[in-house]
Amino acid sequence: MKRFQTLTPPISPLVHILCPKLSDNTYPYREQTNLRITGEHPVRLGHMTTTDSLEDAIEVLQQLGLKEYEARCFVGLSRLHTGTAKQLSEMTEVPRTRVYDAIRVLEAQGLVEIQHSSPQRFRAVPLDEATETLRDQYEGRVERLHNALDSVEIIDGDEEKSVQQVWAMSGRTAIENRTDQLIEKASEEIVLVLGDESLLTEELVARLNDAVADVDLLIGALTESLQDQIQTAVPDATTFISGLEWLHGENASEDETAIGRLLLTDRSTILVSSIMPGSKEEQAIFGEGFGNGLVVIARRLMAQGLLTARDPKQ
Amino acid sequence: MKRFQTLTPPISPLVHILCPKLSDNTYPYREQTNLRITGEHPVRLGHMTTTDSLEDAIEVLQQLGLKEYEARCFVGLSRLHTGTAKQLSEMTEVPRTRVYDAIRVLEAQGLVEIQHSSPQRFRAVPLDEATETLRDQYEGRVERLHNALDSVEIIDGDEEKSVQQVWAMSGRTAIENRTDQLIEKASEEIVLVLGDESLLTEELVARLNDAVADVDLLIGALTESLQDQIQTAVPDATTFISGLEWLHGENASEDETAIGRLLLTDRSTILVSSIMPGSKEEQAIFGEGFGNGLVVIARRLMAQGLLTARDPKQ
DNA sequence: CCTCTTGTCACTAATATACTCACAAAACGG
DNA sequence: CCGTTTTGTGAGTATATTAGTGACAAGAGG
Repeated sequence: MKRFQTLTPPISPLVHILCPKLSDNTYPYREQTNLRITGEHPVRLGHMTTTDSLEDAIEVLQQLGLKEYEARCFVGLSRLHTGTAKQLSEMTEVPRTRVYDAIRVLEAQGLVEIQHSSPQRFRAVPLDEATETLRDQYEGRVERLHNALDSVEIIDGDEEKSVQQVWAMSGRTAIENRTDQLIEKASEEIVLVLGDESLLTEELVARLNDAVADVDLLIGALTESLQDQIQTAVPDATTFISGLEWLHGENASEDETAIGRLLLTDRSTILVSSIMPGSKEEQAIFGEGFGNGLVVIARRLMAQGLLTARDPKQ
Repeated sequence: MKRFQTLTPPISPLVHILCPKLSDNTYPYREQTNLRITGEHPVRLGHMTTTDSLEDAIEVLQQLGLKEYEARCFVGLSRLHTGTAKQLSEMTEVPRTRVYDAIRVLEAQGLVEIQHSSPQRFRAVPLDEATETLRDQYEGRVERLHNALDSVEIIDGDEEKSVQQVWAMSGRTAIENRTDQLIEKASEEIVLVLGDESLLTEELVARLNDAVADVDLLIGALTESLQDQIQTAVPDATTFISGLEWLHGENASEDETAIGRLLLTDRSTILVSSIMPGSKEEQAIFGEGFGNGLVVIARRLMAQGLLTARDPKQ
C-alpha cells in the first residue's frame, strides 16, 4: 500500500486519497448502540410518536448502562404515578418475576423509589431528579478516571518526534474537541474551512472570537450563505469562499463523502475531516509539525490560493 | 408483617424499625461495578501505587461502557506516547489479535488516534480531551433521555393521594438530590439533622443559605464539632445538638447502622436516611403529606423537643 | 529468498443476560 | 373460615455477548 505521506497534491477529495482506509464503511465496530452516540442524533422526520419516544428512552437508558429489563421498567414507571410489579410487567413485557430484580437495581441507582407494602408499589423518581442523579454519577466516574490517569502517564522515552506522522480520529465530539484545542493553542494564524453549517457550533464560535484577538483568523466556507453566517458570528475574522469546491467535485453524487472541516494552525498543524455519506459519522486525519507531509500539502494549497480569500467580501 | 405506618414512636434507630427491609444488606443487586458508584468513592489509605491507579482506571472505564479489552488498551496507551498492537498486547495482557478490534472501537469513540502505517501505531487522545469527549457523550445521552421522557408521562388517573405512603430510596447521590429538591420547595420551615460531616456538602450549604432567606431553618448535629461547622457554614441558621443521640444508642456497636440525615420540611414531608455499616451505602425513607404516618411521628418527636434546640448555643 | 511480523477471520470457551417455572406466603372475597 | 388469586423468591434453561485461541495470507526486512 502506498504511504499517503508521499502523495502529490490531490485533485479529488483529500481525505479519501490521503487515507483510503477511512473510506471503507465496514469498520467492525462493536455492533452496539454506542455507535450512534458518537455520530449525530438520530434523524427525526416530523413528530415523534409517544411509542417512538419510549423506545428511544429505553435505548438511551441502555447506553447509560442499564440492562434491558431495567430500562423498560424505568420507562414504564415514568408513565405511571405509581405501579405494581404486575402492572409493570403487563405494560413493559418484562416477565413479572424479573421486575423485582430490575426495580431493585434501579432503586440502588437512585432512579426509583419503593414502597415496601404488599403488594410493593414502585414509582420513578421525578425526571429532573433522575437525570441529575445520572449526571452526577457520570461526572463522578469521569473525574475518577481523570484522577487515576493523570498521575501516571509516560512509561517510555521512545518519543519519535517523527515528522511524518498522520493520525486518524473519528467521532464528531472528539473532532470538535481537537479542533477546540488546536484553536486555543494557535499563536499566529488560523485557517479554517467549514463544509457544513452544522459544524459551526456555539462553542466553536466562542472559541474563534476568543482567538481572534491574538491571531490572524481566516475562515472559509463552501457556500455564500454559510460565509455570511460565519461573518456575522465572528465579525473580526476574514472570511472567504473556499477554493475547495472540488471537494464536492464534478462526480458529487449523493453518497459521496462530503468535506467536513479543514483547520490549519500556525502553518504547522492540520486537521481535515470528512463526513461519511451513510452514517453521517465524521472522520478526520490530523498531522503536526512544520515538516509533516500533510502540513506541507496544506501549505501548498494555500500558496495556490485555494485556502485564502479568492473572492473576499468587503 | 406489621405495617410500619401503624407503629408507635420508636426508641431505637428510626429507619430500621420503620422499614426493616432496608436493613438486610443482601439486596440482589447486579453484582456489577455499578454498585460502588452510588456509594462513596472507594476508601484510599495512604498513597495509591501506579498499578492501583491503572487497575482503577480500567474499572472506571468499564463502568463508563467500555469492554475489558478496550479499557485495558486505552489505559495501556495512556502510558505510551505511541504504541503498536504488539507492544500493547504485551503490556496489557490483551491478545494481540484482539487489540485491533478494541482500538477501532476506541477510535470510533474518539478516545484514540490511529496512524495507518504498517505496522499501525496507536496513541491515546490527550487525557483532557478524552474526558471532555466522554463528558459530552454522556451529557448528550442524558439530554436525549430527558427529551424522550418529558413529553410523555402519566398514563393513568390512578393517583391515590393516599396519605400513608412511605417510600424507600437508596444511593447517596439520589438522596442528596431529593434533599435539595425538598429544601428548595420548602416555604415555611426546615428542620435538618445531620449525622455525619461528610453529608455537609458545598452544594447543600449553598442551598441552605439560599433557603434561609424565606424559611425558618433549624439544623441539628450529633456532635458539637459538627454543630460548629454548620453554624459557620450557614450563619443564619439556628443550630442545635440533636436529641437523637439514641440513634447511635447505647448498643452502638461498630457495625451498627448510623444515622445519616433527617429532614422535615414544612412539617409535611420527611426524609430519614441511614448509612449501612458495611458498604457505607446510604438508604432513606421518605414520606409526604401532613397526615402521613411518618410525618406524624416526626412532628411528635419535635413536640417532645427532640428535634429542636435543647441546648441552644448563643 | 527466507523469516519474522502484522493484520484479518473464523472459531471455542466463559460469562452475562434474557426468559421460564415451581412454590410458599400473603392477600382477598366470599 | 376456606378456597382462590396475587405476590415475592429461588432456581433453573436458553440465548446473546464477550473473553480468549489459532490458522493464515500479506507485508516488512534482512
